[in-house]
Amino acid sequence: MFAPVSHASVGSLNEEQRRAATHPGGPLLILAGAGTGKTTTLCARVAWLIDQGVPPERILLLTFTRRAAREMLSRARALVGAKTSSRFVVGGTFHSVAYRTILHEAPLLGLDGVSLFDAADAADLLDLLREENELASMERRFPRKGTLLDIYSRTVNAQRELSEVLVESFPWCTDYGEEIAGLFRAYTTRKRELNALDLDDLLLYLHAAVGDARVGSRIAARYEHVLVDEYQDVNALQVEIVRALCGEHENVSVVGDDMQAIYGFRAADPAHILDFPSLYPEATVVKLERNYRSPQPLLDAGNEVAMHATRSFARHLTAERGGSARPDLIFCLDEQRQASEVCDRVLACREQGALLRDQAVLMRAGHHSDLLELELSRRMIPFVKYGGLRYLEAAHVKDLIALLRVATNPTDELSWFRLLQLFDGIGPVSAKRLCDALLCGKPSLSELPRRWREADIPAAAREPGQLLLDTLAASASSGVAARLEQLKRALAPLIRSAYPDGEMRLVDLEQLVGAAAAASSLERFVAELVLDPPLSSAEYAGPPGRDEDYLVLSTIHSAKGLEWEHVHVIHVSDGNIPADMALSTKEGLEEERRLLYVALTRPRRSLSIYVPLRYYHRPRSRDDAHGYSKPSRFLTERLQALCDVVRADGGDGELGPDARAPIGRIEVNLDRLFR
DNA sequence: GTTGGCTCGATTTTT
DNA sequence: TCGAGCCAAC
Repeated sequence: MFAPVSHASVGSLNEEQRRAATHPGGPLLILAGAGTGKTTTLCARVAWLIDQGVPPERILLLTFTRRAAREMLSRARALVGAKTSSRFVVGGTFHSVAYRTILHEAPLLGLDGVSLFDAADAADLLDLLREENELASMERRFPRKGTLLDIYSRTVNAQRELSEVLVESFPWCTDYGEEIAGLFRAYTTRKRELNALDLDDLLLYLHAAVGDARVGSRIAARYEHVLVDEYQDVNALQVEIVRALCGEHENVSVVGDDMQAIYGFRAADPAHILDFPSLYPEATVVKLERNYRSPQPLLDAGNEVAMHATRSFARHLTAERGGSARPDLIFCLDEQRQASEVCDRVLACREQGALLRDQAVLMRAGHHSDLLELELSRRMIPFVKYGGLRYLEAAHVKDLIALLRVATNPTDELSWFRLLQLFDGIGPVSAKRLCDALLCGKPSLSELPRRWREADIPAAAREPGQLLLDTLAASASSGVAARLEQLKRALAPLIRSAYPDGEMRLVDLEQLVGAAAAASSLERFVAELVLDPPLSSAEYAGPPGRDEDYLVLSTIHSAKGLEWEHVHVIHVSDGNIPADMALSTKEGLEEERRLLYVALTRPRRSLSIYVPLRYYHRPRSRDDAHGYSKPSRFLTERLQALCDVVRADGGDGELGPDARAPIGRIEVNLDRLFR
């Protein structure tokens, strides 16, 4: 009955895993602790289902983060790929699957020529409306665009009343409830006028589609089985989407660990995983507690953190792997010392045979690695950083994307507003005026050159603008690659004159243009870019060579579900983890605790926890420029007792009078001579 | 209206 | 430390 491939996969599972993987059908909840073979089990289940005769394309595999999606799909592909060559399991993040479905159903949803907004675009539009509605200059400070987007997103994803969300999560904004509500109404209206969808809209439209009496059942009928990873991080909208997708057959398998719920700020709620059995009364529950990742001494540290959680399933992970190395707890004099200590220890691991990419440095916030990145570059240790999206935020990249957007969606006013300001003599006011003149009545691309000729344009912008519009219109019939070549040529002079380092920026764009030229359509390319942004332009330079070795830097959020041989967790001090900003609520503190738990349960062999004792620029501190920090409150005495304590604080370890003495500004460092 | 210079202030996590 | 927003000069 079983094909050899799945013999190999199912056969190597433990009893609980096998029970989950070979669950015949109907709702299944897999409560999987960290490192208990969650992904393995889910992939084995996919293989098993295919063996049972389920066509791969009728299996839907949903994950939460892009990295998890990539990991899961590549593992599943490796497991079953050989026999299903071209057809494969449908899968990806909720958002990417939503986008594909929406595109498929676009006519029914009344969508045509969609622009997909990333978070920055959405914030910019909110900012624009904030100006228009004259909310920017209120007596008391009105929330800024980023905050507004957070509020909006949370309200939509939790499917709750704005007023409730404000009171609960943004109490300092409650005074402006009315204004914010009005602003959000304007925001949704404007998005519709612009033919734009933001990331939350993807879920909203999918939700609406699957809930629709006519389309819903047709979409749901595409899939026989729905599998969801990281179910502890779903929000109300996603719960309903999953429910609608498998309403008929209830062939839904979800995996999760409530102790690893870390997306509360996106309206995820671990209550959903706890409620799964009541939402699906027929549900089978399987618990995985045998940890195959870390040796017991490392697991003990994680268990100690988990023990203090106020609300979670009782769990105790036991190690299947041998090993007696305890975690190292490293007290560092300051951030600089922490950075050099990390480098030293990373290189030491490497001496002992570990590749750099078998090691990861994990942190609470993206900027926590700033100093470390400098030190790594100085010592010429290559690294890749996950968790930041700087590239798409670069002005020239946004310019190019705006151009690609108007090429496929000529009425995207926001993109025009941006592009027009690249011309000499056109600022915000003229740009707004020209947008109105050019776009009124939703003209097609081919009508725009004429409107430009008839409009009142600042002299310096007339010629170059004509050229750009002519190119846009004329290239519409060309293939993607040819069109891009023309658009790029038209954009180049604008970039050159708009930025002092324009030439460099143009070089930087080459890679992106090249990648776009290979895409099936510009619209599709921009959407992919928003859903799965590259870390840098270098990512397009070619597939990273197999022999390339680099250290991984990652936020804890982006590290979830992944593992490395050696893990270094930095900035484990109060204020960083738990983050100051999270402390206003009890749930906030609990989520920080789970975050540390996630970090501590990543390593396969060794775990190093770093605590800087002193900070030179403490954010938000009014007093002096530097201060002493306290080790994270999660580093309980019992936890410390489970670790080997290392002092890298330049003294005997105590913060005695010497350590408190001011540190001289003059530093003599000869390292650079000995590289 | 546009642009460049300057000061002030705020600072998480992801799709 | 860096970016956003304000103000003054072209």
